[in-house]
Amino acid sequence: MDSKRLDLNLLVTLETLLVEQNVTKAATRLHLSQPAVSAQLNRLRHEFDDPLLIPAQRGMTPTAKALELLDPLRQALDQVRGAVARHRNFDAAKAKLTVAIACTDYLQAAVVKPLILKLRTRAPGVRVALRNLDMAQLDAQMARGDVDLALMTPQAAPPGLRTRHLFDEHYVLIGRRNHPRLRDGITVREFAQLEHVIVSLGDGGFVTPVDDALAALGHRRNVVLSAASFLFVPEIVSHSDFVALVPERLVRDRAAKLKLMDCPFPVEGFAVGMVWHERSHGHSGQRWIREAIVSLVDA
DNA sequence: TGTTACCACCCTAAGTACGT
DNA sequence: ACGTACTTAGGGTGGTAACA
Repeated sequence: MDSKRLDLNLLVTLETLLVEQNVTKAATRLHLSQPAVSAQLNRLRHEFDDPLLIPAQRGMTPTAKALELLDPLRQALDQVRGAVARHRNFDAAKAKLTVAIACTDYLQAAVVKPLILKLRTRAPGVRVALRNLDMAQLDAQMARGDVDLALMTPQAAPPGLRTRHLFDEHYVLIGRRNHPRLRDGITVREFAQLEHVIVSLGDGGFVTPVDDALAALGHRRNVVLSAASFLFVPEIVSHSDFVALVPERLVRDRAAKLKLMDCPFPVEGFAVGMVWHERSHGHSGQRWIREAIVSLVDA
């Protein structure tokens, strides 16, 4: 390979091809036609003296040499992107930027909602694309650039991603405003006798760590609804005699419509943080967004 | 089970735009 | 004028679904 002749743009194409493993999709991502990317792939094959990607049943399969290239190539390109982005000042008032954020609906309400309101006044050209948090796909989504930032428990982040702690969350017990059995000083027994709503995002199960804590105290609660959405819980609770343990920031601004109480026994909370990929670490706009989120949760 | 139609994907060929 | 890299057009291959 002659580095004096090598078109470095080809390396961006190679990185995209190796991530997508599909010439058509890579072409779409690169804003080129499929034949143009096919031609670039041929030049890359010539430069590296290797097929790099072999046609498969669906898309292309990378050769061993191509797989060997992916990590160092990605690191090198991320360094270049970071170096360029660091020297480009981010003017929030004028910048055009779309940031893709993945999180649960609880964090959409607790973090993204105030972020959006802040952006409208401070950075009107910045748009947010919300994505569902898919832990199995997160690493690949971030590598592809489909997700820029995830809001989640930092301990659950895939290895290799950057994390920053935002806040520690705790649970509160909620019921409708005039719930006849909710009063300060509720006992564990009374708690267990209520009809509970829980959130189970994955399997729709009816057991959470709270049930283990209750069992240790010799009690068992009656879970009548396993919800797939946090936001649905205050809604159903305010129209029934059901109760629920929910993250405090989910209902902080609904105190007028709900009865909020401390849980009658200790329930472990959880940490919330930001997770992002090395590729967006040095990007001045992405950094501005991350700092904006930090200042929001600290406020 | 074999045939057919359709779709996804990649390739080559030919024409075009642009810089030197 | 020439070289490079793009686009559109069109063809080949292989998988899948519908149907007799």
